Amino acid sequence: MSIDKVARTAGVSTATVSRVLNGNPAVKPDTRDKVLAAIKACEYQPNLLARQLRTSRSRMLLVLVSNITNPFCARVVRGIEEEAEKHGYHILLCNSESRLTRESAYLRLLSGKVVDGVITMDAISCLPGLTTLIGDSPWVQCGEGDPGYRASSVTIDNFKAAAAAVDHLATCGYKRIALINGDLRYLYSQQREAGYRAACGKNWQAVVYADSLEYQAGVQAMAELFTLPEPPDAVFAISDALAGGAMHYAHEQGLRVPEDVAVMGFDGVPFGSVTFPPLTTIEQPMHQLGVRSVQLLLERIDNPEVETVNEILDWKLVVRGSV
Amino acid sequence: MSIDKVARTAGVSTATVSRVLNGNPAVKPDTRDKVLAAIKACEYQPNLLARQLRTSRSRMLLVLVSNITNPFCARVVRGIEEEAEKHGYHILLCNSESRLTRESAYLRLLSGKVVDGVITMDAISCLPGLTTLIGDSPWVQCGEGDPGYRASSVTIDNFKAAAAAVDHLATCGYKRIALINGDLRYLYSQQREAGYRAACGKNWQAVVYADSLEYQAGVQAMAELFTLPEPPDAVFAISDALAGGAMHYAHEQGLRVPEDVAVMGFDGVPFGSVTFPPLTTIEQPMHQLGVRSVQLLLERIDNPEVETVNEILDWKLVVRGSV
DNA sequence: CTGTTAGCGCCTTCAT
DNA sequence: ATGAAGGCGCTAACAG
Repeated sequence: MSIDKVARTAGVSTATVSRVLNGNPAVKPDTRDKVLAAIKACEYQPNLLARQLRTSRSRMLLVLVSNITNPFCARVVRGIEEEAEKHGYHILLCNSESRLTRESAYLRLLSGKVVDGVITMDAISCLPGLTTLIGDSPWVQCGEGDPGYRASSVTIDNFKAAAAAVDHLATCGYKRIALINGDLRYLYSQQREAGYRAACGKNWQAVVYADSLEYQAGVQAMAELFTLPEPPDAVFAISDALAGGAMHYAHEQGLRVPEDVAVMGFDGVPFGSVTFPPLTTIEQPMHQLGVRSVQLLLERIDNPEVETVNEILDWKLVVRGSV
Repeated sequence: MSIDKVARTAGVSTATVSRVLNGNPAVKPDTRDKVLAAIKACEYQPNLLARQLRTSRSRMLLVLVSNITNPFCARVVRGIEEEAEKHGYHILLCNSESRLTRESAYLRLLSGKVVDGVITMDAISCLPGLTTLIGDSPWVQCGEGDPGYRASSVTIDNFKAAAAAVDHLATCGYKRIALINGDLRYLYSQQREAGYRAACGKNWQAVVYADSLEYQAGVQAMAELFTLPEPPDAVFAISDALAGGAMHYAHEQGLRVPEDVAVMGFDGVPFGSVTFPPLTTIEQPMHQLGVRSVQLLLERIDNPEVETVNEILDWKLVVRGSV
């Protein structure tokens, strides 16, 4: 089942078989047919490992995510996978759960030549140990861009998007706008908070930090907000799931959304359109985020000399019923 | 940066370096230290590809999922990844979107020796093209077990679980119990429907098929059910998300759950506990499903002669508020 | 157009 | 305890 058995049964050299395998046009049609027949006869399956070793190209991309369950991530990954497939690449998906041991284990595949490059969607940049592990392998950060690193990035302008969300709330007449934020180690969390604060200016502010980006955490965060002596009349949550949780709490308390309290989300995941009421949110171009990440990474792989770029994609304010 | 540079700077042979790398005890401590120092000095990173080729073991497992967004899958995958990590294995996750081209592309990595085995969570068994691609590589089906194939499987008893769900509904006094099913190409869909029909016996029956296992599809399916001349007073949905969608529709129509219509789910994903009301459901041992799949697969990889096993795990009826 | 040859980087007998 | 040598399966010059 190795290439030279095929060569022998076809009566040619291994080089010729290899040429046929790789679609090299410089092969006489007759011999090509002979080889093809031999391949079929031997039920030959190329050993990709050997090919990868020889060409020092695995055509595999590592994708590091903290939590695949997050629908935002899932959609970005879909974009990544689709674009990678177009270029004949495969995806090695690592669901790190933000565990260092796991991340570093996967990152070792980079130096080990098992993958040609890496796309990170986690806050890698604040883990010095990991960045040294990446060394100067092709790397792009997706959805989280720290220009301080030797990596390209594809993101939206989180500051402006957050500010726009607050502006929209203010335009609708809300005065006491609170923020439900997530883990501040993420640059995007910092940026969105900065955008929130800038847009609020000297007006009323309240920020609360959720344990995760998920629904349940949103319920708790909202509860916390409503222990304040003067609770908010509008809430801007940093993820749609968080916003969903916030509405859940509001309903539990008998508050109407948006009459008693407005709720605004972030991300634009499908879930937002099935909540009661449907969620007004900032939509990120999830698919495109993934697609561009792959394109940038592939450019880098093909030519390590190309400069790193920090690409900013457009977001969109989607008005539904919750504001 | 290859092994023989290390060997030269340490003044030993490549064999010795290899021994140190692999923790072979038959190395004098002194020489071992020398080698270790050389490794550090050279910033040596072993080429995993070469090692894999030489040992014909990649320590990578392919996991084929139709849709990672599905929280049931995500949780199983988490179990898979955790167990794999324990044994020094990595996961190559393929989100196939049930697209044949993508599945076959990934499966080619199996014959190409890039992965040592595969865990499928998709209805692979009804795609003859794919099963031949798998050939007789180590394979276990997870959550979906077709004993007709040369693969082990880890599942629950879908027939009994579905029947128990219906029995519970009947015990609570509901008479007109409908089923929201999914894609019948999946064996579990067939089995759950069979369980439903068996438990209903000669009583009222109505089955409707949703386009996917997701929320939105549940809304539609429920709507369809309520076009019936005599709509159901209870609904058993084949996934929790579907059940959530069903409740959504009920609320829209001003129906109370469970007073006007009871709703029961399947899977036991976290989402079910945040719905209004919280979902009564059949809980699958998601984590364990993943863990056992890996264990079975690894046994198979270590010893291809072991017999295939069809393992059945326990499920649990979780009563919350929707029934 | 096709064959010969030389590795890719590593592990692993077989000697010593 | 260590070294020498062969080869995993493939591709890529270089000849012819």
